[in-house]
Amino acid sequence: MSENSLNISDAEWVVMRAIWLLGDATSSQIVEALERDTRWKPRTIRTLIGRLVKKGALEYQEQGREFIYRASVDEKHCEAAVSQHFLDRIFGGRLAPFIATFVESGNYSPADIAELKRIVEIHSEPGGSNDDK
Amino acid sequence: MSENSLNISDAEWVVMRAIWLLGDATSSQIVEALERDTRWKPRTIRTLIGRLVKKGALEYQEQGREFIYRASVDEKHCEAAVSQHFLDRIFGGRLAPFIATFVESGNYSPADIAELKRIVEIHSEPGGSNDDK
DNA sequence: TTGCAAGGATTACAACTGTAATATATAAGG
DNA sequence: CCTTATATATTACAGTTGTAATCCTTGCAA
Repeated sequence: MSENSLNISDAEWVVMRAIWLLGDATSSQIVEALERDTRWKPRTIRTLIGRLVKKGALEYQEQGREFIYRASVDEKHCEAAVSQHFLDRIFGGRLAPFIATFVESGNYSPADIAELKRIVEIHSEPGGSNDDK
Repeated sequence: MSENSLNISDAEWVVMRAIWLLGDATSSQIVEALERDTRWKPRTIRTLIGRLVKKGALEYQEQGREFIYRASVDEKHCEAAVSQHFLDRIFGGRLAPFIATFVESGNYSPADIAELKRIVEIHSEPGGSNDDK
């Protein structure tokens, strides 16, 4: 129902994550933050910002001669959406095969197992789960 | 180590999954299989097959005037590679945040939970884990 | 007041993608 | 043998993406 048809590319995701971290920020602040993490030229970063605005992932308000940018989409929501899209693409939409693939390939940490365990426990408590939605 | 720099697009993944299912197959067989699942024209499917060959994801041998195609990359291996790439992109490479996101968004089924439980149990047996890498 | 630095807008450009159509070769059928 | 159906190869074409450079505007410094 919620229209999550934002198509954010790899490079754009890097920018979004910076902005989700920064909250409101000018392009200069975004550039500054990203020059630490990437090797992109400022121009490149500004291009990506512009594309994200056009896509509706960012909004801005003019502040003097600069713009203050802000994410107009929720981080968790976007993560969930792209995760679901990924699972659909690769694993027919199911979570378990994805996890199994990881486990089989040994690509996981004890923290991951702990997280899994936590999830399973939440949903194993008789009558105590919050999944009554 | 293993060079998994294959960049398989969304549409190409659909073709790969068909071929992984079919094993060795002519393009006609692949087309036939995919016309059930998609709305692509046969031409489109053959184009995708050609691109996958060029990318090295498929190999073939001539059989009369047809080609017999076969995946030249392992399904599980590819799944693991794209999964890792996905986690890198969106969750800084870590599995646990991905899982947490899923749980928070409620985007999973009871079958997933059952499968996760099984996985956790396998890896929670005291002294029985194989994560001593 | 005037030129410059800095920000935003426009343009660049090749590779990849989705989605095919057209061209070419050839085996099989009549 | 010639036509036809079919398979592969080549070409198409616009939208996306990565990665910027150039152009335009304007507030600020000199």
